Amino acid sequence: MNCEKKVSNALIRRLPKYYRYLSTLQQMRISRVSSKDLSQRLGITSSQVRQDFFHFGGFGLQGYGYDVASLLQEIGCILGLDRTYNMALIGAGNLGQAIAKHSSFEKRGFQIIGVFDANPHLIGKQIKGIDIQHYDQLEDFVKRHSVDIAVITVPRIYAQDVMQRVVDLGIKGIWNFASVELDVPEDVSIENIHLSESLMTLAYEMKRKKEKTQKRSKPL
Amino acid sequence: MNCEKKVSNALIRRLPKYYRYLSTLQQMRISRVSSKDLSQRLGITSSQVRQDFFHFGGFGLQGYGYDVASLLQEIGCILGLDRTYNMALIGAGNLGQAIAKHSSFEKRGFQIIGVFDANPHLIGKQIKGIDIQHYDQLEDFVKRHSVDIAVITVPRIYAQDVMQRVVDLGIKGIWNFASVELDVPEDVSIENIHLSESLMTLAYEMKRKKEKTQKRSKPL
DNA sequence: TAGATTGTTAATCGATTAACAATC
DNA sequence: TAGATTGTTAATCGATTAACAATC
Repeated sequence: MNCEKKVSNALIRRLPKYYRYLSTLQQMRISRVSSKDLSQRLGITSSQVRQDFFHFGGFGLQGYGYDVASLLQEIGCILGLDRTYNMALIGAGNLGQAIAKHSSFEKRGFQIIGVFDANPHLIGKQIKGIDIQHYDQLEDFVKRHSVDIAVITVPRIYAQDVMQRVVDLGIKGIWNFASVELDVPEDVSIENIHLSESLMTLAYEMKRKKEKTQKRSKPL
Repeated sequence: MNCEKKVSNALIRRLPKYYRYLSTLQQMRISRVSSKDLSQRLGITSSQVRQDFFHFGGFGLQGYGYDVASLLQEIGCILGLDRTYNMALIGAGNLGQAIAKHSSFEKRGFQIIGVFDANPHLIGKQIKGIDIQHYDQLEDFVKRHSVDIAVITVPRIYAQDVMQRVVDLGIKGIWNFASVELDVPEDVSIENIHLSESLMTLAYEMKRKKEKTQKRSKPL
C-alpha cells in the first residue's frame, strides 16, 4: 500500500534518525511523542515530521501524537530492519578489523559471518571468533552461506575489482569504505562511508565559521 | 569576493567529490576537463557542474573547459585544504585506533597529534608513535598544542560529555563517530560519521530494489 | 465539551535543469 | 573562421513550510 510514491533521498536519510531517537525514547520508557518533540530533537520543523510520516500513510492519532512503540516498529519495517543481514567483510586491515569488532551493528541484525583478506600474514587469525580467510575463498564461502552485504574495507585501488567480484557472486548490497565512487549495476545497492570527504566538509565548515567570526569582530 | 552567497548543503557535499576526482585526473597527468566529463563521472548533469563552479565565480574558459590544476587549487582553497589541521583523538578503542592508523588523512593535511582514553590498560601504549594519554591530560595537552579538531570515538554514552569538554577547551571542529546527535554551540563545526544510520539506509535501498524486482517478475 | 495534535492541501522556497549568448 | 564549451539567465521541478480542517 505504501512504497508507491517516490521517497526523496533527504527523507530516507531522516528515517534512521527518527528510528534512533525513538529507540532511546523507548529505552526511557516514554510511550508517546508529538511531531513537535521530534522536530525539536532533530532540528527540523514539525510540519516536516508530519509530512514525512504522512508519506507512508500516517502513523499518528489526532490530538494525541504518535505511539513510540508502534512508530518505531513502522519505521523499522520501512527501513527493512525487521530481518537480519549477513555480511562478509573484505579487507581485514585496521579499519576492517575495527568494523568487524564493532558490536553495535549486531544488535540491529547486521552480523558479520565471514572475513577475507589477501595478506597471507592475516589468514588464520581470528576476529571475534571468525577466522580470516583468503580472498580466493570468498566464492566458495558465498556459495555455502547466504551473504546479503559485502563490506569493502580494502585500499582504494582494489575496491573496484572487489566490487566487481562481489557483484558477480550475486551479492546485492555493498557497504563501501574505500574512497572511490564505485559504479554498481542497477540492481545492487551501495552505501559509501567516505571518511576523507567528511573531513573536507568539516574543514569547509570551520573555515566559513571562522571567516564569519572574524568579519563580525573586525568591521570596516 | 566569494563566500557571500549561501552555499547549499548539497553543493558542499559535491565539492569533496570534485576535489577527489580532480586529484586522480592530476595523478593521471590529465590537465584539462570539461563539465561534461565531470558530470558523467559524478552522475550529475553538466549544467549542475557549471552552476556549481559559477557559484564561486567560474573557473573555466569558454570553448576549452577547466584546467585541472587550477580548478583543483580553487576547490581546495574553498574547502580550506590550503592549510593543515591538528587533531586530537579521544577514545582509543577499535575504531579510534583504526582511524589513528589510517594514513590517508595525513596526506591531505589532517594530522593526529594526540590520542586519549580513560582506560588505564591503554595508557602508555603507542599508536603510530603517539603515546596514548589519559583523558585527564587532554586539557593540559590542548594548552600546550594547537588542536583544531577533536575526533570523538568514544562509546555513545560518553560522547556528549566529551563534546562539552572539548568545546570548553576552545576546539572549534568535531569529527564525531558516536551514534548520537550532539548539540554543539553555534561557533563549533561538527561532522558526524553515523555508521549504523548508513547501514539502515543500505537496508532500505536493498529492500526497495528487491520489491521492485519481485514486482517486475511477478506481475498480476 | 475544549484542547491538542495529526492529516492533508496549498503556498513557498530553493535546487536542479534547460537554453543559449558569450567567447575562447 | 568554425567548433567547442563555459557563463549566466530563465524555467522547471521537487522539497519544505504554512495553514487549517479533521478528529481524537
